[in-house]
Amino acid sequence: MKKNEGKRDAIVERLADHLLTHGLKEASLRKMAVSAGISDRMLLHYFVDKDEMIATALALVERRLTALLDSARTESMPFQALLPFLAAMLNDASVRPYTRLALELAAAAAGGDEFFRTTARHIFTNFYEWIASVLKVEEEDQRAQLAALAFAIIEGCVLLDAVDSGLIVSRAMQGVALSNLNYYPEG
Amino acid sequence: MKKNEGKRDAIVERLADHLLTHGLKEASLRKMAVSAGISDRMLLHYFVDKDEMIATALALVERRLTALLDSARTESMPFQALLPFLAAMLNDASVRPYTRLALELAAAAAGGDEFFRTTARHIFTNFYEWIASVLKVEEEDQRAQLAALAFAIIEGCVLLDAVDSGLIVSRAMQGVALSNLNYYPEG
DNA sequence: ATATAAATGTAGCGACCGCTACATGAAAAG
DNA sequence: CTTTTCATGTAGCGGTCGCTACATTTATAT
Repeated sequence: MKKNEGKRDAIVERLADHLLTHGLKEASLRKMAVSAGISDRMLLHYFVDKDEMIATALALVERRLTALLDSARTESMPFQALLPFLAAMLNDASVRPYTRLALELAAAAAGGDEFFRTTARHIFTNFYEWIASVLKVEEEDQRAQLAALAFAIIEGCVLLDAVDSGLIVSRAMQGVALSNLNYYPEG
Repeated sequence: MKKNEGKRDAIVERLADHLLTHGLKEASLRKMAVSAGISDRMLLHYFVDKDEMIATALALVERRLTALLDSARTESMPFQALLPFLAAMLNDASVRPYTRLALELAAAAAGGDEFFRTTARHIFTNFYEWIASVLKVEEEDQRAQLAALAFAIIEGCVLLDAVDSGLIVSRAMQGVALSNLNYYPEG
């Protein structure tokens, strides 16, 4: 009975791949079925409906991102070093699919979709907490604020990147250098 | 001949309204036609196809935003005062539809849509230049960088707002206050 | 007044969408 | 071996989509 179990997991992996490479806009049952190597009919055998299917695949995407961030953990860095580091990270080919998908989720959230809003918030919160854990601060009670600032700047750069405004991004990085935020003159 | 002229303009106004209140996702010919008070058949009488229709409506949205920013121009402000001002501005009910639509455009751009990318870039560039014109700097050669930084932070806050992460937004604003960026102790 | 051109209505095509009814083959349970 | 449950295929329904063919009314030009 139920040779399902393992098979369903394999399908979910493929669905997550599809979402990361093609985005939500291309996530019809028929297209997802092709990526999963089965028929759309079978997709609805493994999932009660499309909503549950997407939710399951997005949950895996979240887990993958968490793992990716864990593997990217480095020595802590002061604010001014962390920002260029993050900017480079978001341009990495292995990370971009996640930022692209998160952007799509956020846009859907702005349009009122509650499920996507919750999912996007999970992803953003994960990333924020990762930043907070990697940020080197002079005074511990500044950690939350400086991490939030770094996060906002980087997410702003994601938006600018999406519309090909690289010039503004590099100017913003120069702007960061003008600040005194966690600047360690001695290293 | 051609009693069109004025009528088409009125239709474009209604289409822009529709885009701003319902977003691109709800912009089917039939729905737009209802908002315009005509039939979908007539929409394709006034526009060659849906793409041109959306392009025309978005061009008006751009012009409206420019006018909105012009009317919101104030005395110049230093960096630390400008950021809370911008954050409040983006929460204004008259501005939010534009940020919401720009977010949707940016997400489509990240997915590869070249037309939406161009449109979103126009909108973002307009806003960036407005910020640069309102920012009060100590040294003129810092204007571009600080305006870019302010813009990135604010756009990041737009994303966070979309997913209901108001806590992180307020922390980011506190982070700004920790910096020395254009801080005028004497006023 | 008549001919021409523009404005508008009605109806529907073909594509994709999420989803389901029905049948058949395979496997597990008794 | 039989019965029951699961796995999978085929086909299609009802919906929305962008778009168009065809006809009709209305306005303009001559």
